[in-house]
Amino acid sequence: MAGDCASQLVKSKDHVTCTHPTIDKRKVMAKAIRYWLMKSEPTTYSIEDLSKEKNKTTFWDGVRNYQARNIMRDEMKVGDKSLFYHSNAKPPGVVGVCRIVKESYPDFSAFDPKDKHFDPKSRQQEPRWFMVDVKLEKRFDRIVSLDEIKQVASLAEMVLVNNSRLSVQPVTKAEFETILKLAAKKA
DNA sequence: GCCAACGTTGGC
DNA sequence: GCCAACGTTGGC
Repeated sequence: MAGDCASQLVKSKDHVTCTHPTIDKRKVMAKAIRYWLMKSEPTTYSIEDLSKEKNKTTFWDGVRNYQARNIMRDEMKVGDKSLFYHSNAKPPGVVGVCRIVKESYPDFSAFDPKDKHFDPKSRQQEPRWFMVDVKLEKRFDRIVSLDEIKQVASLAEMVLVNNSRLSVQPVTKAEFETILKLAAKKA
């Protein structure tokens, strides 16, 4: 029946109305997407690397911080968008946007003794670390540098600016859109 | 390469 | 549960 309904969905900005005769008038509120920022050192894994992946998609492995893990494990949903940030780069900054395409599952790199991010405390039956899959959606024409971000008053509350160490962090919709606008500006 | 800020570990 | 020692992150 869901399929039936799907063919008759009426979409508006904030909700989806199903016009199926037996369950009409029922509004299914569309879950609002959320925004994030994920860091990667380009010498380890860059946006260039992501652009070359099959389907421009990869798994975000190697996160070994509980706060960052909790975000990936509990909060990131398919459809959410994330800024791709190059840390330890010259200059550090946001270089593009990706989308969450798979929700959390165990980070198997923790199970591999040969892996740099091996963690003997993470067991197959009781995984400690989780990851999501991301797909590259947009590569900026220019880098929106940390320096530039710090100069924008409306971005002063970004986690990036205030807790610079967290490698997976929330971003407000307004912050996200501001960064996109900066990226679209002529250099 | 330095180092400040933060997170983790483990003895007590 | 405290906290000193140590390890990591990441800008500079």
